[in-house]
Amino acid sequence: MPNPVSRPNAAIPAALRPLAREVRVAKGEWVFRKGEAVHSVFFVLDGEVRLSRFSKGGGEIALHRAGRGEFFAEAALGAARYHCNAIASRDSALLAFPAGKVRALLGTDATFAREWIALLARQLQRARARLERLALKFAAERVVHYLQTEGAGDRHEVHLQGTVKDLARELGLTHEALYRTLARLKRERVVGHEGASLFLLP
Amino acid sequence: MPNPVSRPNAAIPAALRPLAREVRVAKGEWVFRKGEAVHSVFFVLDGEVRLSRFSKGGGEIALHRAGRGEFFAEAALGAARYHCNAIASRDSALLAFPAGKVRALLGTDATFAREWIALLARQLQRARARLERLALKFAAERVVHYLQTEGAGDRHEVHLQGTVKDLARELGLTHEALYRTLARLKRERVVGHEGASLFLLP
DNA sequence: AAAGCCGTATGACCGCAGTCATACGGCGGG
DNA sequence: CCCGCCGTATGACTGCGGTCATACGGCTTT
Repeated sequence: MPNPVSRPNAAIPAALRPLAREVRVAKGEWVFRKGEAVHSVFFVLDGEVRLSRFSKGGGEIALHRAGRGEFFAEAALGAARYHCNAIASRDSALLAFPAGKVRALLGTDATFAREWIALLARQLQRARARLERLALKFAAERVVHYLQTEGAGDRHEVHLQGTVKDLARELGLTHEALYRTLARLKRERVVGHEGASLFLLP
Repeated sequence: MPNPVSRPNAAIPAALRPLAREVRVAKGEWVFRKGEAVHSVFFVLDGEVRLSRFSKGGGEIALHRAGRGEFFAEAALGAARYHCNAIASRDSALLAFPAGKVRALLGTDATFAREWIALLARQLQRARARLERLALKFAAERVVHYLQTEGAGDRHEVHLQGTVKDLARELGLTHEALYRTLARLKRERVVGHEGASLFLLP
């Protein structure tokens, strides 16, 4: 089992924290199943959970991969039953928030409601930016778009949280393609890197 | 100027409707600019609005393309200033909702707050499914994923709202690639179509 | 009525990223 | 301690989708 580090839970609204129950799931284990009565909303402390449905042919249709620091099944708050399956892609540590209590809190705690709305809106914003990024054809364009939108400061600097392979999946590329693209962009003085930091060169 | 048809505004919470002011913008016109004080949240009745930033090199970094029936700048509710530019990609008809009034409504009208949260959560859900779709390599896989996730009923039927070219952009493909893929999938009896309807064959 | 635009549709060619192979270094477990 | 796994890194080849070209029909505009 992984050990959560570097506080990914900073993003969790304060009012929600006392409701959390930590859940550990092994790779391949189910978190919930489609059709099951909604009991919780989740947050990924560490690992990854795959949300999916199964087609008649038996193929798995991926709807989302929730990684570290992300909530998932937020829409379950407005539903009686889960609309998809949640399966751990790796050994994972999650926080489960009872849906009933969260719903109640949304009705009584105006500050929390505002925070929750802001959180959803921010996530939506980022998801849309990622959509535009994935629509770009060239790997180099995606890297630059990523730095332009996610990077901080004047140099659009990004501190890589995970591995380069993780970044490759975020960008919808194979790791080989990303390694090659980064090597070329460095050669051409488009991006620079220092340790785990990646940034645009002027 | 386009004429809104087929009620895309069914998705707008009832409490919000009285606040709407209709705005028409010509292609290329600005809806708001980055840094400007937030005044409104928007909804697209018809047309398309491009949200973007400009890089130092002058290139436009696309963050989102809001189409018919979509809200945009929802995150502006939690901000003092717009974080990006909004420019009409085509002649468009929008609804503008004063941010201050919407914020007030969120505090006073619990039903509306619940609806707004559900609306954001649903949009997030769809955006994530689209992300997984764009990460698929083959055009055929994207078409099938689209039908599996967006299609209704046992056949996973989708009534195409716009043109095939619109669908191509939704799927992150050129229209030529989509025409070819659809032709092949029809030949291979994977998908069928009747008029504007597209569905999976068993 | 003619002209022009747009969506639909298909063919030819090319280039980029995917795939497969290979190598190396660090880290953890047996 | 050594082995194996994983992340990093790069090369060679292939194939899919992008690009460009072309054609046709319906609709609007002049």
